[in-house]
Amino acid sequence: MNDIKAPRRGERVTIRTVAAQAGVSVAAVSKVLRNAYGVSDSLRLKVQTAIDALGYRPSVAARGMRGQTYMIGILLVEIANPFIPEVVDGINGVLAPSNYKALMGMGQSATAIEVSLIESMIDNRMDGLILVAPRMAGETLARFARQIPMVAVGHHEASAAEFDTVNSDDQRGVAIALEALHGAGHEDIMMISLQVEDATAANVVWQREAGYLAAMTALGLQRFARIHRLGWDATSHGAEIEALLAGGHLPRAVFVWSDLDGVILINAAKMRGIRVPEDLAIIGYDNSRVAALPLVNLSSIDQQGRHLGALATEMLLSRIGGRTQARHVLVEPSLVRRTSG
Amino acid sequence: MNDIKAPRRGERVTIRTVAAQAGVSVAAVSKVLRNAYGVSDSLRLKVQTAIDALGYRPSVAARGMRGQTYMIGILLVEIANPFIPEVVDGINGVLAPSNYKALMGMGQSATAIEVSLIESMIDNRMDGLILVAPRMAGETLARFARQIPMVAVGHHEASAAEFDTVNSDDQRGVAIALEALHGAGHEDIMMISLQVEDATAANVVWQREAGYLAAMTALGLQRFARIHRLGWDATSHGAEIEALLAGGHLPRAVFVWSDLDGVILINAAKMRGIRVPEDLAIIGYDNSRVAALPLVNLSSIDQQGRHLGALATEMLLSRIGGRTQARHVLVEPSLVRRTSG
DNA sequence: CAGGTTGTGTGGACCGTTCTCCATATAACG
DNA sequence: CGTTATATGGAGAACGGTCCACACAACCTG
Repeated sequence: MNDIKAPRRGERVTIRTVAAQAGVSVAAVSKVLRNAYGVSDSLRLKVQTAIDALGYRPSVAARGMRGQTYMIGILLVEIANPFIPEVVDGINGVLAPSNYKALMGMGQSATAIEVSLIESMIDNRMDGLILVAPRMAGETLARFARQIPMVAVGHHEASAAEFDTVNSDDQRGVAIALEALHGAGHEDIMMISLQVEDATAANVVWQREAGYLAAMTALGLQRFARIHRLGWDATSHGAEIEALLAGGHLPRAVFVWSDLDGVILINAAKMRGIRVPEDLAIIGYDNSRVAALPLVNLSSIDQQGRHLGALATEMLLSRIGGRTQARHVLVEPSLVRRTSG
Repeated sequence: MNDIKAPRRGERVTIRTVAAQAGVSVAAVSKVLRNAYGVSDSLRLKVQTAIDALGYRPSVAARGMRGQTYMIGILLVEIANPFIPEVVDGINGVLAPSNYKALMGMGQSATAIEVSLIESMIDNRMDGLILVAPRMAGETLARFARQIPMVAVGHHEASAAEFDTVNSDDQRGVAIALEALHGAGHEDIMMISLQVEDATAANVVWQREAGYLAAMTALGLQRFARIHRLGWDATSHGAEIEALLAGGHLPRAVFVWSDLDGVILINAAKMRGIRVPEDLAIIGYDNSRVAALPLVNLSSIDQQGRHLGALATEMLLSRIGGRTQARHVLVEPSLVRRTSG
């Protein structure tokens, strides 16, 4: 017989308490908890009854020492971008009916914090990680991926062997936007982009710039191609965009890397009495809630954040389930047409 | 001598590996890790050197079985409200220089999910919890608070003995808004509010409604007091607000419970050619980013989310440190005046 | 110089699970 | 009816830390 004793008063209810109450061994309870093989219906019933009666909950910490924790970590690089909440929604949608729970970390747009959060998640013995728009070097990601199953969303690195990636086809999205503007008769189409520290092909902004150049070329407009990059600090974007308008530096059509700045641009333009889209056609990216406001009414590329999140989660679960071959998927974006372009 | 053996190849580096490398006992390493009493400088140096050389990281899971995890959990009820990210910022600001790391859970506005996330955090043996605008019954909160140190932000329950609360003084905030409108000559001031399931005094929306009624009375305007509650589903707010405008149901001044709906109102009004504030004065709540857009320019009550988050974190740390007496603080809000009212 | 004090480091139990054998009972089979 | 599969449940060793009690040395103190 196992060392089962009645719980002293006020003691925490553990797997041993449950075993004693149900009159079975600790191992048997563990098997029921994990849906493991070799459990009869009668035993399962006895154990389940005891669990319910005692309100028992297994300790994740203890689980983590030997088996799975049924926890997955989500790393968010920031929270301001409207695309993020959608992805989280998609993740939670898939996770809800499963045994898994998700906890999130917020990277504050600082690589050091991101790294430390990932380490924390590994230290917590989480079963897997979903990184949303991580800024880290691919090499760093690969190192972590060797320690824990990992899927990256919004990080273009289709050659990564250690982890999976899920992305909207950013280049295609830009092409759709430019085709729409070209279809409306525009040829001189400028791009407003963003200065990023990690200007590598993995970066979403880089991909959009590349898509812009490729699409302009494909449309025979390469002579008009022009990219203006806003500074790293978002608080100054308003002033920068004002300066662009004041200096008359903008053509009649602009593609903006994100609604975050698209909204600022359309605002500033309308405040100056510039008619949109007659005097200035604008298309943004992310189809954010603000873009849909009647006063704003900004056309925008939708990248289906919810779908990306759901996909990433399914891939992570299959990876936790044993898959080791990397998978890289690209989702087709679409244009949500409003009045701005 | 302890049972120290050289690590077999490919093995995980544990506290035992470190102890062997440093030539000290496992307990000694543990002491250094926890900054515990009774460690000489020379020992600390030896251990730290070994830790750095091996790249050792303590397992949170193992720690959780006996001592602290140095993890705190943040429960967010939703992510759409602009007030939330600010609070998180405030929390992270205080936590950054400490040993503690935070992981967040997202409640998706569903009480059942909130409860399950809190349970998960407890199962993970986190050291403490910060709940942001929890919708749960005070009784439920109290039950959890008996298991883990807890601070609630945006939950008015100054009588709670088991946990601390940190709030903006919502009643005062509304009073400030109404005083401003009254000062501009308005007497017939309506409030646009929100239907909530948990319409108790703990709820922020309830507090704002109470503040509205109290302030109207204090200004001698109780005969004008009128509250319109928007439906639970946010997607229909646009249509509801349209209907209010179309039906001519609005007076010349409106206080809106949150910028989320304030922005919709000001948008709809401007689209109809209603001049703001000449024909319709509006003041919102939360001082969100969208409110500051030039086209929107919505006056709004600022509740200092960052400060609330920082305060809550300090209180949680002191509670983890041993305090058991509950504390309840109220922070003074302020009006950010723009052109809308 | 005997008897406290204080400061440091150690051994080993313990935390709450999972996991790997094992033992037993029952069924299937020739 | 003896032998072999198969299904079920149990024992006990991990897992990687923390904590408690204690040993030992060096330092006071009267």
